[in-house]
Amino acid sequence: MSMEFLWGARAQPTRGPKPSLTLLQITDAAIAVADAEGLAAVSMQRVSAELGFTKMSLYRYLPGKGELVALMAERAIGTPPPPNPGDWGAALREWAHGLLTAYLRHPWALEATVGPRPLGPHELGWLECALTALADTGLSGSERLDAIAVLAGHVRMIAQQAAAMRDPDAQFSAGVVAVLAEHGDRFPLLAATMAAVAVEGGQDQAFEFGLDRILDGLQTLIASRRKALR
Amino acid sequence: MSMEFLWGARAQPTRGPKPSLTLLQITDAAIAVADAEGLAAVSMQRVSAELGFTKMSLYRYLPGKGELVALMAERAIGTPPPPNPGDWGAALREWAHGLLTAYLRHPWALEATVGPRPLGPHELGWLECALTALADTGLSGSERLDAIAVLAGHVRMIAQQAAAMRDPDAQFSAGVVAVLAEHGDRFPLLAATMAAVAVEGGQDQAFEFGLDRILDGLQTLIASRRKALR
DNA sequence: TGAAACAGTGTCCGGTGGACACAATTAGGG
DNA sequence: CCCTAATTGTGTCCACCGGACACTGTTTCA
Repeated sequence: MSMEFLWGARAQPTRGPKPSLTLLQITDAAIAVADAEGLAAVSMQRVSAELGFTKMSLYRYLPGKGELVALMAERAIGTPPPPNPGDWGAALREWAHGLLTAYLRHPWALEATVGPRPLGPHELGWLECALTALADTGLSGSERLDAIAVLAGHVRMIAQQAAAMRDPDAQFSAGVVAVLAEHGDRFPLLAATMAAVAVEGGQDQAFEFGLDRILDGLQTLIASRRKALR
Repeated sequence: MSMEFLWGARAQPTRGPKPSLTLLQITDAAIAVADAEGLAAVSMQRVSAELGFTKMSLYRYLPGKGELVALMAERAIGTPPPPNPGDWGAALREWAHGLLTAYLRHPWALEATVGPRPLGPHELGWLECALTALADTGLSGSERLDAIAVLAGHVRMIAQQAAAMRDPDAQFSAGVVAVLAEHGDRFPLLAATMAAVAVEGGQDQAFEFGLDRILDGLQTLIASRRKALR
């Protein structure tokens, strides 16, 4: 998975037959497969068949599958929302919402962006966008990066949870409830909490809840920093 | 990946040859491989070879690879720290530290616990432990679960970051710096921030930073709830 | 009009998870 | 006491995966 591939301008050659495909076509076909059947269904075979070619032809456009997945992720994550000058809290809110929307639209993007990997332009664009929001907060450089990391981590966690809910089998709550029916005595608080949640209803506020807590915590820090400066 | 497998008491049969292996032996062998070479190196072939058997023999003990990974994850995550009555903040701090320690000790446990999956006893034990800490906070059931989710998400994000740093190739900062040297003009704030961080030094506070922010945010909410009750 | 560069195909390889039939082993019941 | 039934471990087979490589055809520049 070379870094140059995501960033380098691939100068098209002049000699030889015209390529029948485009990186964009290939990436879109792969994304279509992933949207419909998940990232596991994306194989060189499958993607090339979707385009009417053999799998080895794809290697004329891509060094390997890793680069394909990286391109898919870049395209899925898209471009960040326009900067919202002034209110850093509202800007980060919008940022987190946008990121979550992208992850919800392409749930496989979560799997495609785990672990050490070369970062693409879009991904750095999101980073830059969040840094713009934090520009006038008085935080240090590493604090800003850490704050963004916390937010991004929350967004990813929520997106994972949402994907788990969408999955027909292995329903989280159903599975836990079934287990608690048998071994509830080993987890009394959990059993009580699940029962309480079932009565309360409206438990889809997880994203906003965490977002509020994190932004509140940041607000506390930023306020104290500003007071110290004065 | 059946739920019963992680929870059910597998009654041993009486007739037939004595089994040469144990689920525990198999799991430990797989964990040893994963610790040394990552989760990708864990295959039925590899694990069985490590034990001196053929791969198909493992299927006498496990329905499939999914169950093996689930057992590995359960064993890697271990048991939660003892409850710390009184101070919910300190208890959650300890909880998060313990979880992070487990993830740092077995980095592959991150990959092994993504996506919808049956939750094992240990995993529910950690949940129960965190709920114990939140028992007297006046939060609602879903709020407690959401708070735990935010914390767990932060721990996982930090562990992922640490694993990415450990990885010799695809060094995050090095790769970003290299890209910024070329395209820094497209990401001015990011370039400036990276430069500032390099001067500041000591950027390993990401975990504590996020933990502080989240706990601060929770503190704000809990205080307001208590004031409202009074 | 070559010759060089490039596109797409076919074949092969080692690896994966897993189904299935089989021989070997063991314990319980007649 | 022995035989039958249950269970273990093995060997073979399959489909699929990512990828290396040689090859044929096509296109364009010198």
